[in-house]
Amino acid sequence: MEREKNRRDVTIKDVAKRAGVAISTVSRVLNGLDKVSEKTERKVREAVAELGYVQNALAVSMVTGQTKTVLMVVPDFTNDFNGSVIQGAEEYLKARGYTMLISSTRDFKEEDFEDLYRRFSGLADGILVVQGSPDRLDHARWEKPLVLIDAYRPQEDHYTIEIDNEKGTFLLTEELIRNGHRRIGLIGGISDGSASGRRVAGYLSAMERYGIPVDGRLMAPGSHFEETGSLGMAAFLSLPEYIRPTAVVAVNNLTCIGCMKVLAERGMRAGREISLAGFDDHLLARYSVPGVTVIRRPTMEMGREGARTLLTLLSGETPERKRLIMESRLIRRGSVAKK
Amino acid sequence: MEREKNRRDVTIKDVAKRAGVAISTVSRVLNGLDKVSEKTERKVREAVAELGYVQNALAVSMVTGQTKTVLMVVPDFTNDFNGSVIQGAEEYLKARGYTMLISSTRDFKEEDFEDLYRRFSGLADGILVVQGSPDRLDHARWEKPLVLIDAYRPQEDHYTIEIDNEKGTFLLTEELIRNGHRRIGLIGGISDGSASGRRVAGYLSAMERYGIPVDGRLMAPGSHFEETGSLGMAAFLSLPEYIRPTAVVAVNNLTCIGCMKVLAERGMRAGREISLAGFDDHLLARYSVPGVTVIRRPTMEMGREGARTLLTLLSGETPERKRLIMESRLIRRGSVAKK
DNA sequence: CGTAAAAATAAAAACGTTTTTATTTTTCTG
DNA sequence: CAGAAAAATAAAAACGTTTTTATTTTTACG
Repeated sequence: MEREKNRRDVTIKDVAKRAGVAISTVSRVLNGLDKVSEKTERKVREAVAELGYVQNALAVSMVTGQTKTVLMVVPDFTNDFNGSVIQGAEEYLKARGYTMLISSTRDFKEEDFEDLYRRFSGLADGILVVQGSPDRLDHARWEKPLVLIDAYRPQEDHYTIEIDNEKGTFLLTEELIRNGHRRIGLIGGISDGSASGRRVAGYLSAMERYGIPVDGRLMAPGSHFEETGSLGMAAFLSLPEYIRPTAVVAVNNLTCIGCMKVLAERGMRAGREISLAGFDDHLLARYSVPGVTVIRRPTMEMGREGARTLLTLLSGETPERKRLIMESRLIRRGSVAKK
Repeated sequence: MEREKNRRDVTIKDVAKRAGVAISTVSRVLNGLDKVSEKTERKVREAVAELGYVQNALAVSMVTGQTKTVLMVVPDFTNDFNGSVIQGAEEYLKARGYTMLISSTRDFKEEDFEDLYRRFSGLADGILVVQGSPDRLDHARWEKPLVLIDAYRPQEDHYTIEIDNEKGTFLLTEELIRNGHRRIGLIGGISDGSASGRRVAGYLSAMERYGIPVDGRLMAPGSHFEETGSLGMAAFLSLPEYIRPTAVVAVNNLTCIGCMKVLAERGMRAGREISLAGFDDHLLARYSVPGVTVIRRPTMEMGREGARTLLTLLSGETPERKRLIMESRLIRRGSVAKK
């Protein structure tokens, strides 16, 4: 180990001295600005190489006013939907010289936003938020470009990357109906103005479309957590047989997992004792036996499109549309049985 | 929307003017340095509140020389092990006023490190790397504190957060043996000096301990990817019955998932046609029917301890030990059947 | 009440860049 | 070859802080 202790980083000043030119000349070479002779450029590049000079990004940001950094906020990192969105965004950003800051904020209430503002406003040029139900973003102080992924904003007060959530649960419910089910339970979802509310709406409209009366006992609303799924499924299973749903729609990946957990614990299987259809093509839906019928969203692409929209905004242009609705599709698997 | 366009952020200068004091006084108040009268302090705090002043982190970093930011590098974000580690680290860092930059780098070769150095050296105070087999870190130029999570470094040239990988596969293999299996396959793993190599070693030493000859045909080495698992399992299943393993150890979560995928495709089940034991307590291991016997690592805690070690280093102290070996344990489930 | 010491505040330098403006050098034209 | 225009380079200001040093104000004491 021969590195010197406390060695100061080599600065543009050192490069300038080594090359025998002014600081500004080095800067112009580095930034590819014209008006510098070939000879000077060569001298500078040599000095840079010899000294192993690397720009101090902080100083650059100070003077240019942009950090070339994007903040990504997700509810948590253990949910594979978020992981996949992050992956898509990060690849896109990295390829364009952007850096990604990250923070997890489960609920994203207004005070959380204030906190984020405090901690990150100076560090990032824009923010990418993954949240189905961001709470009153309206009053937030964040003044930089913001893109919401997975949020539902019919008022179009923000740029959003979405899918048609209502259509999603509609298709799932319809799939169950077409397989002969009529007592169809809904697990999870909150009937507010959020993305979650749209999913509930999709269930209701499918039931209505096919003329099946909705039974309040077959709706187990709740947040998009695993526990909502397991509690909901357990409750359904303990209903008397003539009420008990023969099929269930889970409103997102976690609630679907919660359902499967309860089934597993009781030695039951989706598609045998009860049919199940859910949202997001997670590991368990894909590889359990039988697989689970789900709506697959283009998760990585959602991250990528979010990043793309944000960079468009950062470049000063205006994206084509406020709401980008991406395609998702129904994947049929054995968890839905004929009734 | 009444926010002014192009409004300059409010700076410490504005606060000073408003409070009728010098910039340095404002700074001292904000940083809790003494030598400022109560009256002055109140004036300053009022001005800060009225103006909604927020420190420019960039400028602070410029002068203090620390960014209060940590860079986390993971192979990818879709692997739930990484997600969980990130979660653990992020919570710990956030609580201590640190910010997290993130980047994914699948292989982490030396040139990747050079690239990371270019992009991040000025932005982060330290780096947290999640990588079982980081390639020749020795020559890297990164001069700031570095902590490796999930890496095996017997030479103790870096701070690491590990588990006893050898013991892990030893226990899995032993569990299979105790259930009467003797033809036990190993899927994935590379016999080099990495964490992966330790897992292979654990399998071998269990076989030796119980006096079971190792059959090369029952080893399907490879990287820790899903495909390694599915190819390996497919190969095993096509062996003639008298050679075919009755049980399989998968070397990590992805290879285990790959195995399960193949079984699912063929209508087979772990614990019925073939026994399976794997690493990491992922979704599929936990909730598929039957569940999969695995070694559960304390993933969040590994992230947290990595962050803790890094902050210790950043504070100028020396962590107790170079290698922190964390406890993991065997979770028995139905995927292992008696032979 | 004068003065020294202590306390409080202010001024200025520094961090490492980019960018604007100023100066020097080179090239071209008559 | 003089002089102007063009090209190349240099100097200096600016970004928003912290921190060191200098100055002013207050306090305490003989």
